[in-house]
Amino acid sequence: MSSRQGVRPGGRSARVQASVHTAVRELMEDRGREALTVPLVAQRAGVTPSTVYRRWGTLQELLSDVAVERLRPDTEPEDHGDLRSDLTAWAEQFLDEMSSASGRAYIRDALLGDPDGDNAGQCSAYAAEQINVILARARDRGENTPDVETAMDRVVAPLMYRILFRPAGLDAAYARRLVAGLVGVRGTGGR
Amino acid sequence: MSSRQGVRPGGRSARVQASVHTAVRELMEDRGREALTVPLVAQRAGVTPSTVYRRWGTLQELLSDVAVERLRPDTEPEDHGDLRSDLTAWAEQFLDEMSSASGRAYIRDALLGDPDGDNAGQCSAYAAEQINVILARARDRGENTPDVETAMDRVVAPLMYRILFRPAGLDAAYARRLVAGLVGVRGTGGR
DNA sequence: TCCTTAAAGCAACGAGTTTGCGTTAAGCGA
DNA sequence: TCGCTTAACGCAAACTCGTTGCTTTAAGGA
Repeated sequence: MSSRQGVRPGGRSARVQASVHTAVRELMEDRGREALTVPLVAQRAGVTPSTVYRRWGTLQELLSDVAVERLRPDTEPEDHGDLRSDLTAWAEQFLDEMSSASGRAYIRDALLGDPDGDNAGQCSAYAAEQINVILARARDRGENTPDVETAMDRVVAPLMYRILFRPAGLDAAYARRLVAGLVGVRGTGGR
Repeated sequence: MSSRQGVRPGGRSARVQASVHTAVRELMEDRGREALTVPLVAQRAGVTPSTVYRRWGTLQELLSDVAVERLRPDTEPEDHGDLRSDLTAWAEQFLDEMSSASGRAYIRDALLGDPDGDNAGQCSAYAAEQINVILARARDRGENTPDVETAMDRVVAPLMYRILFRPAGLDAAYARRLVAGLVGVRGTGGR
């Protein structure tokens, strides 16, 4: 298990979890990602290092946890009246958030301290959920929609691939082109 | 600069670089990825830890270097007579190599110790090169081919995305479906 | 209220990392 | 070929980080 939920929801444990998480976020802003160490985080959180080590194991797993928390979308995708507009707006925002320096750092952290892939899967699930909302809304309108897997393959995957492997030269126009290539094409079955 | 070339190509430096790289590969097989430490690698390579620290900085940057080296394709894509067969064979092999436990570890290492993204970009360039060879061959045959960027978006990106974020349930049939969705469709402009 | 037991604190030990300084050997020009 | 310059390596000490056994605290339940 990578995601540290269910550790005695109320009380001291919860307080420690919260203060450690905020300590990580504050220190990342103050001193930058590279300067983070477990003892430093623990000190800021008012906790002993051993507590952090016992609950998270390594700094990377802790960062992975924090990253997933920050990558969770906090709002539903906006409704612009039709599938293409909705997807375009979502893709542009997704690209914007994820391709920023901090966004890329969070993605990498999420991928990193994650031996079993749970946290990475969670990130993907977040995107799939958002896409699903958009597609369901389009179906309700009577629009012809591709399935989620196809949308993931044709929009999310290319965006994420380029963010991770070729960050140079990404822009909103590329996101729009991906969406344009998807809508108006029937779902190919995904996988 | 992440890739440590050009450090005095011949002589002691080159010997150290080579022995450290092979030490990493040997130890990864012997004791596994997790057991690696800089002092351990240095000892096996017959070198002092400080040498490794000074040249690579951290274990992750060293691993990233080794990973990129291992991810470089060592052969040209096979020629099966037509674009679709070539792409299918390549995609299946790519998926096979990359989705293995060690393949995923290499990809993650390459992404990881790589602040400026040079190593990740190199990985992507390898794939693009291979695809390019296949497409050029198809054009020489007179086949109608998509452009490289489109192929990256439609085949490589989905494969890599799922390898990294949703490793469960990937198989050769999925790779074939991606290729099938690409060929027979004109290049949409890539980006 | 008392009991049980996770979870946190403390402290000491071991391992990994960093750094200054001396030494070696490429690379290069005379 | 020789000698000079300088990057790279080796050595060793100091320091920080990570680990672990034991003690103490406090949540949750009887």
